[in-house]
Amino acid sequence: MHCNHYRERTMTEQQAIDTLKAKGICPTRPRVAIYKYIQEHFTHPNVDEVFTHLSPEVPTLSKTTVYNTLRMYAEMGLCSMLTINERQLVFDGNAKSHAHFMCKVCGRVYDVPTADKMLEEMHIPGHRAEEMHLYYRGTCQSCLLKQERM
Amino acid sequence: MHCNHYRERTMTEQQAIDTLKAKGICPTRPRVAIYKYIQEHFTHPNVDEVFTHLSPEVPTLSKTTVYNTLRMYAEMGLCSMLTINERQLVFDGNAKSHAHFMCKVCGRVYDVPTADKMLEEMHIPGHRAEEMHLYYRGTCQSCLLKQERM
DNA sequence: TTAAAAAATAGAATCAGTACAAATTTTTAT
DNA sequence: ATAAAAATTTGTACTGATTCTATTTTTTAA
Repeated sequence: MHCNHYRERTMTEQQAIDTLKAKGICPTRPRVAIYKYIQEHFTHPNVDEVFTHLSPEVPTLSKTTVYNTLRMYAEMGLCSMLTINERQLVFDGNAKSHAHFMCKVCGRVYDVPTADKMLEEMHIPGHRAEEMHLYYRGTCQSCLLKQERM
Repeated sequence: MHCNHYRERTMTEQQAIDTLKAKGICPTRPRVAIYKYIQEHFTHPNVDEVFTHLSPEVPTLSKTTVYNTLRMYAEMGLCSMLTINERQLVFDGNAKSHAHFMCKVCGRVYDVPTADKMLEEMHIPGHRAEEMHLYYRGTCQSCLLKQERM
């Protein structure tokens, strides 16, 4: 029951292409690179981070494309788009609803495992709920330890 | 078990002043008006709405003051600040953690009663959680009905 | 191969939110 | 009550994330 520590997972180019195709998305170079990136990095990157990391590899990449592509992925269920940070959107390659923790000190966003039960309690009489987001904000372990040392 | 329908609650000027004083906040004219407004209107207003509604009554009011004051209230536990709308912050006079539903069609934000049990599950080993936010997004009852009619 | 459609790009525009310094109001101490 | 100090408010300018628009490139289909 502990939170993610920026583990990484590798994904081959072919796997990325196959997933996009299966969703009916034309696997262009920027799209494959962006999908691969968010699947391999669990740091909950914002658009700028994705853009900066991929620029060397896809030199013609534009930030607009990163915005458009990530938004499309979120709408199609290939990733999730979080509004946990009040200043900017961040993305998570894991599209399954799960809780997040944002540290107000360092700004990092962590995954928090959630009882599945909670996710199923999504029925709200009258309305039709399509997404659920559970966010915590506070001070992360790493920042708590730093504070203690001072 | 239904959601809020923009019910209103009245609060006297004196009640607002007393609450602010109890928190050690100097009850100036803008502050009292802003506090009273968010306690009386359960529409989850953004800064612009608060500003626009209070301008006639407090003609010298500035938007900066609304921003600063609402942020201070949120930090001091006198209201909550929600990032449920990806475009702007909205505020809720009810500072107690409870779930919210945002309609993607009309943009309205509704309160959703939550099992208290869920709110107590706030312990995340290692980290120190200070806030919890549970958001749903989808289509609200009113917009569903409109769609059916078409 | 070529025309049409789809995707990507660059740069401008937008707009919520913040920083800051000046002006005003409130509080404090005499 | 009054002057000085502190706190608050204000307006303007600024920042920076996101979106818009027009153009270029790539892909698709005939």
